[in-house]
This record gives sequence, structure tokens and C-alpha cells, in this order.
Amino acid sequence: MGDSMTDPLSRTFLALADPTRRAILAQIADGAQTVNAIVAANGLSQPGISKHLKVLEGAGLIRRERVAKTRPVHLDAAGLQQAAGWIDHYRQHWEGAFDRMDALIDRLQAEEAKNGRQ
Amino acid sequence: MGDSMTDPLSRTFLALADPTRRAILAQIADGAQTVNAIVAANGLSQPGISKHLKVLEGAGLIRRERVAKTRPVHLDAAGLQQAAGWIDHYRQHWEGAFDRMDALIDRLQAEEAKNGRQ
DNA sequence: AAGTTATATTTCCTTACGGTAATGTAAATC
DNA sequence: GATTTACATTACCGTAAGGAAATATAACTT
Repeated sequence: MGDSMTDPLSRTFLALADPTRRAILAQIADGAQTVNAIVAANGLSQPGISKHLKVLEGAGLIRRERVAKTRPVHLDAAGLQQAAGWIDHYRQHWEGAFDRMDALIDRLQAEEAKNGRQ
Repeated sequence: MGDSMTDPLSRTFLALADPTRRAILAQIADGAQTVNAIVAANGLSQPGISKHLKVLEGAGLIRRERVAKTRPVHLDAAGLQQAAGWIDHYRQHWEGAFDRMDALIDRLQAEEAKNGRQ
């Protein structure tokens, strides 16, 4: 079963940790698609796809409408934004680290130049 | 075993899909920490932490040095950048979607205003 | 060289994941 | 109202993940 005890961020990252599910997101990125279209695109069984869709929905990465007898699948930005937000926190960190490393390199080169002149 | 058959992006997202591992990354974000320090911080057994570290290392999210008998664990930005890169692709997409939605709303409001004036 | 410290590896267990096949259900069509 | 279409749910299977306990290894200390 879809483990609803795990935190939202874990669910989101877990949902993204599967190539089939990322392919589904890629497929619906520029427009909703029916479940059958998704089944046709990926080489998987229909129940298999439905299961993946459930995981993606539980992670807030997709939404589903009801249009006649089809259930078009839409990309939902909210889930992705949450994951992006978490990573961005570290992005600032590592960019800061790069800046500090650049500064260190500059200082070392300055030292080297000075020593060269002695 | 560490499944080296899965693609790098899946490994990275899977590594991020665990609160303990994210806590480890948070802990070493502003400086390397020894394994024991990480064990002490999280309430987990030492083998458990070593296993998590292996997953993080396999995903390119951490690196390990050898300093005397300790093995300090460093954050590795490369893995995070890859994950961020993937998400960023969709970020552009959904920001585009938001822009289009804004434009639509503007148009609808313009229509409404015009109809109101009739 | 023996003991201690720091960490890795192995073993074992339980639970979750990814997949298929079979069946159920809701809506359109005849 | 019976049938088809589109999809969900159930049941089941194999494999992998997450955890603890026990053991192994590697380096420092005395």
C-alpha cells in the first residue's frame, strides 16, 4: 500500500526515484494525457501504470480529472516545487562553498605570486 | 546489495527519499563530520548509519576521507546538482505554465470588464 | 604485541517496491 | 439493457530496502 506514514518530502523523492515515473512526468509536461496513452508510451501493463500514477498522485506530482470515461493525468507543480525547495537550500550552500573555494584559490595564487617575487 | 544497475538519477533521488539520509546531509552541510558524530546525532545503530552512508556515497552525494582512524564524511555537491538540474528542467516548464495562466487570467478579466461595460 | 577506538561488513529479519494476471466498476454506445 | 471502453483494485510473486546484532578490520596507544 501507499505508505502514508512517511513524510511528504520522502514520498516526493521516492516518487522521482523511478525512471518510469519520471518518463510519465516528462510525457505529461506539456499537456494532460489519458492513462491509456501513458500505457501505450511506456511498455508496461495497465495495472502497473495505475500503480505508478497512484505513487505520483500521493506525492502531489500529478492530478487527475474525470472527462467522460477517461481520467486525464496532469502535471502538478506543487510537489516538484517542494522538492526543488529542499534542494535549493543546499544549492545556496554549495554555491557558497564554491565561492569560498574561489576566494581560497585567489588567496593562494596571490601568496604564490608574492613568493615568486621574493 | 547496492544496486549499481539503476541509473544515477534514480539512485540520487532514492538516496534523498529517506529522512535519516537527508538529516545526515543537513548535518555535514557546513563541515565534515566523523561517522561516530553522525551516529550520535541520529538515534540509529552504527551499522545502520554506515549503510546509509554507502547509499549516499553511491549516489555521489557524499565523499569520505581517511584522517587517522576516522573517516570524515563530506557533502558532495555534484550529486545534488544533477538532481537539481533535472528538477530545474520542469521548473522552467511550470513557470511557463504559470505565466500562461497569468496571461489567461488577464485576458479573462479583460473580457469580463468589457462585458461588464456592455 | 596487546588493547582500544573507529568504522566496515556480514547475517538475519521484516516490510515495501515493482511487476503481471485476473477481476471489478463506471461511463459511453448500440 | 447488454456490450464495450477506460480505468481501478485485488491477489500474488520475486527482489530490494531498512533495521539491529554480531563480527571483522584498520589504525592509534601503551
